[in-house]
Amino acid sequence: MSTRLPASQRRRQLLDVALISFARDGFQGTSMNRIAEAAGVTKPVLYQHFASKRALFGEVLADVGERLATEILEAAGRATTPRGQVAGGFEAYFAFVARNRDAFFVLFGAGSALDAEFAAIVRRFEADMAETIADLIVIEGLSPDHRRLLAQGIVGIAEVTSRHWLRSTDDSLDPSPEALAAQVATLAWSGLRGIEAP
Amino acid sequence: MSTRLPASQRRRQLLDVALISFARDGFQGTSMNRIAEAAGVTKPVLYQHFASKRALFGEVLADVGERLATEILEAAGRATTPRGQVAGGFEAYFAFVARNRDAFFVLFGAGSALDAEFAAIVRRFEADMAETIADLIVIEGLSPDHRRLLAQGIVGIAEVTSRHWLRSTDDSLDPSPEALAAQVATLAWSGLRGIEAP
DNA sequence: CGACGAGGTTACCGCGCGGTAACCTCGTCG
DNA sequence: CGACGAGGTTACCGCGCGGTAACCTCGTCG
Repeated sequence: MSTRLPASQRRRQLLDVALISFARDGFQGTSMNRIAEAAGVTKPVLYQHFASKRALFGEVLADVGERLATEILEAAGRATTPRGQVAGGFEAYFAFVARNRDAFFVLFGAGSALDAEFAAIVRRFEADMAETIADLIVIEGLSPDHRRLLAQGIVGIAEVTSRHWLRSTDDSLDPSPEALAAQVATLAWSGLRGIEAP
Repeated sequence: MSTRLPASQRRRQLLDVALISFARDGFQGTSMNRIAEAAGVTKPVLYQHFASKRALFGEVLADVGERLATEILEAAGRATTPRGQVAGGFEAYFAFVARNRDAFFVLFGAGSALDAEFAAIVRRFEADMAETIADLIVIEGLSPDHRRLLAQGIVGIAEVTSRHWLRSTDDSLDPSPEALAAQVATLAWSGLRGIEAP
C-alpha cells in the first residue's frame, strides 16, 4: 500500500501530516495511532523518527513558528518607512496564515498554552514579533514598558483578526490578505482617533 | 471525610472545582476522576449533576462567558462618552481577568476553539463585545464591515494583552488593572499616530 | 547469490479514561 | 421506631491511549 520512503522524506511527511492532525484536534486530542494511520504507516515508524508525542509536537510547533517569523520579518524588512513596515508585516502575516491555516491553528489554538514547554515556544515567537514592532515606535517620552505593551497589542490584533478572518471565510478569502492588512494597519497606525462623541 | 451537601450547593461547588481543573489542563487534559477527587466526592456524584464531560464543560464555559460579558457591558454603560466607555470597558475587563484568572484561561486557552459547539459559545461572547464596540465607532464614511473589523481588533487587544499580563505577573499584578486599562485604551483610541520616521 | 541494513509491520503491554449498575447511610417525618 | 428518599460510595465495563519487543522484506553491493 504505502511506498517506502528514505528517512528524511518520511520524516518530513510525518511532520506535515502531524501538523494537520494537531491543528484539527489539538495536542491532547490527537493520538499517535491516528497520525500514523493518516501517514499510511504504522505507529513504530513514527517512534523511529520522534522519541515521543511531546517531542513530535514540539518539533511541529518550532517549525511553524520559525516559518511564520521568518516570512514576516523579511517582509517587514523590505519596507523603508515605519508605516510601510507595519503594513508589510501585517500583509505577510495574513498571507502566511491564508496559505498555512493549520500552522496558525497549531500555534494559537492547539492547546500549546496549557503546557509550559510548548507555551515557551509560542511566547518566543510573539516576543520576537513584539520586539521588532517596539523598535518602530518612537513616541516622545514613552517608557520602554509602555512601548512594549503597545507592541504586544499590535501582535494581538494580528492574531485575533486572523482567527475571525479564517472563521468567516471558510474557502474563499473574502477580503484579500492585502485588503485586510491595509485595514488593520490603519487601525494599528491611527487607532480610533476618528471617534467623536455622538 | 466530605460533608454532605444539598444538591444546589454541591452543583455550584462542582462547577467551581471543574473551572479550576479545566483552566489548568484544558478540556481534553482534564478527567472526570480528577474533578471528582478535587471536589472530595466520587465520580457518580459528578454524573448525577452533569450528563457528560462535554455537558459539564459547556456549562462552565457559558457561566464564565456570561459573567465576563455582564461585568464589562455594565462598566461600559456607566460611562458617558465613547472614550470613557472604551476605557471603562477595558478596566472592567482587566479587573475581571485579575480576579478570575481561571475563567479567562477556560474561555481562551482550554481548547474551546477545537470543538465546534464550545467555539460557538466563545464566539458569541466575542461577538457581543465587538458589536457594542462597533456602535461606538462613528468615523465618517466607514463601511459596517470595516467598523466590525476594527471592533474585533479592539477585542483582540484586550484578550492578548490580558494573556501577557497574567503571564508576567504571576502573583502581584504589576501594572494595576486601572493603569493597564488606561494605557491600552490610549492605544485603542489613538493608535500609533505618534509614530514618526526615525 | 547471499549477507546486510534501511525501512517497515505484527502483536502486544499496562494504564487511565468516560460512563454506569447496584448498593449503602442517615436525617426527617408519620 | 420504621419507612423513605436525598446524597452518597463500591466496583466494575470496554476502549483507545502512549509506547515497545520482536520480527519481516527487499534493494544494493561484494
